[in-house]
Order: sequence, then structure tokens, then C-alpha cells
Amino acid sequence: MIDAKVSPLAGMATKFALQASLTLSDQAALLALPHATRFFEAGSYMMREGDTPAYFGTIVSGIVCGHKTSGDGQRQMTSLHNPEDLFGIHTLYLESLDHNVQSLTRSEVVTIPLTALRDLAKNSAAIACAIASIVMVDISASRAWLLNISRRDARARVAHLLCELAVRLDRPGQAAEVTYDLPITQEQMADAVGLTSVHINRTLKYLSLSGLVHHSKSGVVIPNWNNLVDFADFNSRYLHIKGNVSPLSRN
Amino acid sequence: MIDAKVSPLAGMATKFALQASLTLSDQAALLALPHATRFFEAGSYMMREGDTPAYFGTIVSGIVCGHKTSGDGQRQMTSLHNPEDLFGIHTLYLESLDHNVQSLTRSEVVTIPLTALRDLAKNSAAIACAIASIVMVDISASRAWLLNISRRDARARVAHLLCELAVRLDRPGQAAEVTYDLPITQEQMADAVGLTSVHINRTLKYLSLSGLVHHSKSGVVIPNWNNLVDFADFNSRYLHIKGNVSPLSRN
DNA sequence: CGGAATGTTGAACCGTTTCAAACGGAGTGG
DNA sequence: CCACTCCGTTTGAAACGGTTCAACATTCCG
Repeated sequence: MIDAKVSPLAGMATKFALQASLTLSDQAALLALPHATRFFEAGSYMMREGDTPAYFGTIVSGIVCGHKTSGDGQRQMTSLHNPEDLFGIHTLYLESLDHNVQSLTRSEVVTIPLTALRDLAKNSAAIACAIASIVMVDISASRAWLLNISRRDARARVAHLLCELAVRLDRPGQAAEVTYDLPITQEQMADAVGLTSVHINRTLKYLSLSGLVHHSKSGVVIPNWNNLVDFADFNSRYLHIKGNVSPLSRN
Repeated sequence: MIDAKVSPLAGMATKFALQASLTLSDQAALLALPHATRFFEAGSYMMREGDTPAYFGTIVSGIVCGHKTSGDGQRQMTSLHNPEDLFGIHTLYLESLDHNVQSLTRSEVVTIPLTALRDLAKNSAAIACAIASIVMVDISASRAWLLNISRRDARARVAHLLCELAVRLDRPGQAAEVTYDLPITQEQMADAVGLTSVHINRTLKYLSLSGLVHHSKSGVVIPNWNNLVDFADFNSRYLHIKGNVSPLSRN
């Protein structure tokens, strides 16, 4: 099995292994991928729309987002990546990037050239399947965001986002209260859910006053997980977490 | 090369071949996939959220959509499929469906069991890569919908959708005027772009009055392609059409 | 300590929704 | 062939949710 101590690529290799059954040589090949550790300041671009995709990576620390901007400069995030998440793998076979990737906080990432992964996938059906599988999970999340942004009001919308992050950070499941770090600004949150930072402010105030969630620099506190899930109309199925116990992600 | 006359699967096989270089035996294997021709009445469900994915397919005729619904019954389409498009392939490696697939008009489709494709992908890296590639193109479109719905007003939003469909139906490129069929109701269009059918009505009226697009039972007429593209802030890059001449898709 | 970035609040405004009513066309049955 | 119905379209008026603009408070950071 993959030993998490061995390599900064171990997390990435594990993600692959979760999606398809890999031979030992496939696992070894993944761990042998050329890679570099890089640091990005908050707000710096890791990739830009229109670029030729060059690498993908795993996040070691920090928060990274994918986003697009409209002609008049408005921005919409399309994904949010936490430590241990992969980013950029969607673009493995795209000739040009359709979105930007930017760090929201100072972050450390391990980057891997796409050419190297392409070579691997060309020779291993299992690895290619794992990649396809990873992208399928991501497109499912993308569809969930679409619904969230188009059909839920501001309150449920940010509640839903906070639920998603809780589940992805593996927090719920034990007690009623759920807690995690989320060092992003209200403006960044606005770009994630398609609102204004002013309205995010009012919405967070409402959610806090009604005891559903508290968000501050010290993190997110969800006093009662089930309450928030109900309020947000949240169902974690779309995250396709393997071995997920309850499809409703209520305790 | 793949002969379009041979099999109802030829279109599907060609889509795969466009994304990865397939050996002749890969191509033959794709064409040999078990399949069935099926008809669906307008409005009938081909797959439902929560189901275990069973098949994918190509559309022969008709229009099919993917959609999700929120707890209070509001609906948001996540994709629209025209003849020759694939549907359901996103779910190849998902344990449960995260969205519904429904026909908007009476439609004829060719369905292929996912198990058969999984077997093929397991043994051919090229086919697995083609699948990954197809999904990557789709997730790119999904991101574009996200931006469209969250950050453009109703007018630009429906204009953008009509641009996308024009390009995907391969209409623009020759003359300034662009025409195509789009036998969907205003309510269906509303579900595609995240608006109300009432507001779609007013928006279409505006677009028609200003000479940008006309939509009726007889189809879509775009008197001047470049005008609509500018108005909609449309750039076809996100569709990743191979061999696409102009990334801006202006003539 | 000072300046910039982020958060907070109020008031006016505006795009979209909601509700309600009426209209038109296609299909059906008498 | 007309009357009836159903479904989608059209229009108006009022209400609502979120934006915009502007001012001020707070926190962060060099």
C-alpha cells in the first residue's frame, strides 16, 4: 500500500488508488512522477485562462480556487481546493485553460507536469480510469454548485457551501457540533457563491444570529450539524465520498 | 477510419476518436459494444438522481437534458444534449447518480451498458483517456454555465445559451446570419438558465425587439452573429471544439 | 503608529419573481 | 365544423431579494 510518509505525492497517489484498483507498479509510477514544491502568495495566479495547461498538483497547505471572470470583470469561482485536494487535473487533455487557478491564502503546493501524467495514462488503463473517475466526481460537484447558485437564496446558499466544506474536510459524523478552519474573506466567499460581499456580510450575520453557523477568522462553527443540513437542503451524495456512511450526511 | 454508415454507434466512436488516438482494434471494440435503440416521450425520465448508473448513450434525435432539483422543487438543468451528443458517460464510475436525465422532446437514443464500456476502458488506456477527455470538456462547459448563471443578467444569459447551442450545432462560421432548430418551451429554457418562464418571455421579447435573436417554434434566428456574440460576452473556447478556427468564434 | 484591507451598516434602487388574468394555437370529441 | 380543453405564451402590477453606493468601524501588517 501507499505509505503516506514516503513522498509528497503520497496523498495524490492515494486519491488515485481510491478511484481505481491500481497495481503496485502503477502506484510506484505515480510516486515516481517528477514534481516540485512551490509556494504561492495569497492572491497569486497559478494558472490563467487561455494558457496551455502545464501541470497539476496537490495542495499541501492553503486554499486555492478555480474561477472565471465575465467580460465586465465579475468573477465566479468554480471550485475550491483544500489541503490534500488535487487541482488542475481537469485540464489534462484540454488544449487551453478555460478558467483561472488562484491561491486565496498563502499556500504550498506540489506540482507535477501534465506531460508526465499523460505518459503514465497512455500506458496504464487503470491510471487513466482513475483520472476519469476523479474528473467525474468533480463534475458532479460542479453541477451541485450550479443548482446551489441558481436556485437557492443567499442564506441557504452560503449554508450549503459551509456544509460542503465541512464534509470535504471530514468534520461531521461524530458529534452534533462541527468546527473547521476557513481563512477566507467575505469577498472571496461572495465570489464562491455568486453574491456581493456586502450581502455575504448580512447573510453571515443572519446565520450567526439564528445560531446556524458562525464564521470568523477563527473558523467555522456549526453548533448543530443536522440543523444546518436541513436549512441548507444539503445532501452530500454529490461529493461521492467513498465509503460514506449516510447518504444524507445527517448524523 | 470509422464509417458513419456502419453502425448507430459510429457517431459515438467518432467522438472518442477525436479525443484520443485509438488503434483500429479500439475502434472496432467501440463499434462492437452492445447497444439498444430506445424511444422516449417528451418529458420522460431516462435516469433519476440516486439511481445506480446503468447506461450511457448517444442521441439520435430529440433534445435531452440533465437536471437537478432543490428541496423545494425548483429545477436547474446542468446540461443540454442535441443529436449526436453523448449523455450519461459522466456517471461511468459514480456509484449513484447525482442528477436526472430527461428528454425534453420525443427522442430516439442509442443506449450502451456502462459495464461494457468499463470493461473496454479497463483494457485500453486509449479508450480510458478518451473518456477522461470527454468528461473534461463537459466540466469545462459546466464551469461556463456557472459563470453565465451567476454573473450575467437575464438578457446576456439567454443570449449566451443561444450562442453556445449555435456553436455546438455547428452553425456559425459561414455567413453573418445563423439559424437552427430549438423546439423547447420557454419554461424549459428558464430551467436551463436559472430564471422564471415569465421572465424568459420578457427577455426573449427584448432580444427579438432589439434584433439580436428571434426564438419561436420555427427555431432560432440570429440576424447578426457577431452582434449576439458581443452582447452575450460569448467566447467558444470553453467548448474545446477540436480544430476550432477562431477562439472568439467571431467571423 | 499609520495605512490598507476587511468588515459593518443604512438607504435607495433595480432586476427578477410572484401572482393573476387573458390570449392563442393544437388537438379532441360531439 | 364548432365547442371545449389544454398547454404554452403574453402582459400587468405589486412584492421581494440582492445590489449599489457611501460612510464608518475594525483588524491586520509593515
